[in-house]
Amino acid sequence: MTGLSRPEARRGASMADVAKVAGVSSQTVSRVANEKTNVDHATRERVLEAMKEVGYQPNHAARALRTGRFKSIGVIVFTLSTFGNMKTLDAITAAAAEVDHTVTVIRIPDPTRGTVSGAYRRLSEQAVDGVVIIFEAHLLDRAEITLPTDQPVVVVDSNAGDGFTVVDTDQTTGAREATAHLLDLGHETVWHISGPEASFSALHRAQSWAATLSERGITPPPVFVGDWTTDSGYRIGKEIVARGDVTAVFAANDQMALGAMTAFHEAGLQVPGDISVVGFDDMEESKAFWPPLTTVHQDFTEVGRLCIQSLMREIETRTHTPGRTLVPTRLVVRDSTAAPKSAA
Amino acid sequence: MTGLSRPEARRGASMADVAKVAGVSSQTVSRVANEKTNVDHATRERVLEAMKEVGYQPNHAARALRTGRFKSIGVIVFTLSTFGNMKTLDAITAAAAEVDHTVTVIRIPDPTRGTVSGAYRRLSEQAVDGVVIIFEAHLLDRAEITLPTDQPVVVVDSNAGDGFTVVDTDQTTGAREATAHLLDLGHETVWHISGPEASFSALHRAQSWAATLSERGITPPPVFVGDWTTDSGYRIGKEIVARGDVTAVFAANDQMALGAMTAFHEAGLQVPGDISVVGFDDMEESKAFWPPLTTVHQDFTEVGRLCIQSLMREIETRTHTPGRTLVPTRLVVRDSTAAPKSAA
DNA sequence: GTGAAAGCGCTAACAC
DNA sequence: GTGTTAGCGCTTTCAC
Repeated sequence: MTGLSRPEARRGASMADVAKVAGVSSQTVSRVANEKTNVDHATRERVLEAMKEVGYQPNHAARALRTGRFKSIGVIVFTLSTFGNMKTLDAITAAAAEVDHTVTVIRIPDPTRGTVSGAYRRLSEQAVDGVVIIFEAHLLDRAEITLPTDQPVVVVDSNAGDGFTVVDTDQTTGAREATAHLLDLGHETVWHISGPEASFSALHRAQSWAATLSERGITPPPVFVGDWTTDSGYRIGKEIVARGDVTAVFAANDQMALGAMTAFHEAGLQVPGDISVVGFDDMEESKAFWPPLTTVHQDFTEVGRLCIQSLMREIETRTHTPGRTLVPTRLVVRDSTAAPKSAA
Repeated sequence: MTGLSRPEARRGASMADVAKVAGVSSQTVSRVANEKTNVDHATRERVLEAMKEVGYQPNHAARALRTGRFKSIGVIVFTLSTFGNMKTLDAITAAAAEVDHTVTVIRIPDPTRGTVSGAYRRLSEQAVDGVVIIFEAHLLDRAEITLPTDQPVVVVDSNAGDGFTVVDTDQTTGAREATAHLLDLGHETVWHISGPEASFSALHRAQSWAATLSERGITPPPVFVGDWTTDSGYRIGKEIVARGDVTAVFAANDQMALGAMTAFHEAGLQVPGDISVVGFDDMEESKAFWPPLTTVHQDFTEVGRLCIQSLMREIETRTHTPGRTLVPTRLVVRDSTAAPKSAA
């Protein structure tokens, strides 16, 4: 069990150093480093050897200064602690690696006025070739956020203005299917545990839920507003228990669904016997909740992949082609939903 | 609902452009940009105005080339999909933002030979001022991974060699407490669901579990080897049910514990009535599992904070001070553990 | 196939 | 308090 090894420390030999050792011009070293073809085989070998000897390491800054390309893409995100953001970032990172780019994350701690623009500006100071903004933004601040450059930008948020390239999951259809599923099972109405009011994803899901009810002539009951956390779901679950008249709940994410189920269990209610629950996200754990959770699956990997694809196209062609790509969701029916007792 | 706004696109005015408009030297512009004090108030105002007029944006590459500092720290990670890695990255990102640094993530897709070194080398090409390596590495490859520069490095992995600055949670104590808790409850022995063999965290936890049993004169039963996923926990849970003689299980993470509990439920076993379960991690969701999971809490936020703190010190002082910092864990007792029936 | 010269945008060092 | 000079390490251009 050796652990890591650490060879002789040497700092940044330059092309000039290599050139001296190999007895060529630094230009030739550059050609070898960039795998250009017009270098004699013997010369190339000599240069390669010299590189090894002096411990050459390319200097990104110099290269970037010269070429104007950083081979890095920026990701602006408000939190990594939600399942969706984490998954999306993971996918973006993987997709970026495929095209030989790194990912620079800037996490905006508290999306209050000023902070956002400031942090964004900092990132946009050309240390990256393009930016993905994963929005879970507060309504108030959005109007303030301006994108100060002509840098390629992709926004993960189906509510960004028309000037943007947008990638998102099809939240509307997902929420509709979830609600319809419960209604089709025979529930008279469906209650909703939403995400925070400031979140556009939350808004979308809530709107779609309400619309689905309305279309069937059902007046949507009041919304329980959570904050995505298991804790908020638990707290709301207790309120729902206290009401006593709820048979079907659609939670805007799996974590709140989980919290609510815990409150139901504690109150001695059976899921789905006494009350049906649907989530949104389809976390890895959701299939192992008790009972296994019926939920709306989101394909975050695809979202990440499409972000990078769009971004790279904009970067390479230097064109800006606004447009909206919606990644389909699908309802995964498991064991947390059933017909209401009255209908059974 | 306006969405984002996008002002007139303009690309990269330089300091020279600003200088021309403001009627000063570009050096003065630099001074203003860097908030040096020795600039006349009126001049500063003029420069600021000119910056706005021409749409000045600093060029990171040029600055980095000149100063040798990137204001970015690199994070090498094998996956973002585990709870711990994600949390740690989140904390690192937050801590880095505090000291005005961005975080460049490089995700090594498949830690096979060559890939690791290659990816590491790519990152280490001086686009960052220091590196955090979050290790969940395969044994085989570790020997191959060398750190080719004298760049500041912090490793999150209590098994890195002595030449490194190491930050990690105290896995040994955590696993010991978990095992002892079960034993103290009266269980005759404790079975273990481990993480993948290639993982050092998994190895630590398994070793500590075995040692705790041995110290009490108990021969450790065979280990069930999982892969951190809920699915593997579920699969192993079914094996455990089939054995019929297990009363206490310590899983190396919460997700596997969750999967196992699902298998137990399906088999009609009561947790903790028939079988007690302890996890490791203390995910946000764990308190809402059914039953709420007894588990070992890890303070990932602290780990991330310490990583950045150590790294910044090394960067700023240009010294390398190897050392090992262990962040304490603590056992959180909830409802998934109880005395065995025989003892009750 | 190879080299010499120029310059990307910035800041450190020194002049005034 | 401000300007001038030089050069970070690289690549582009143009010679040869």
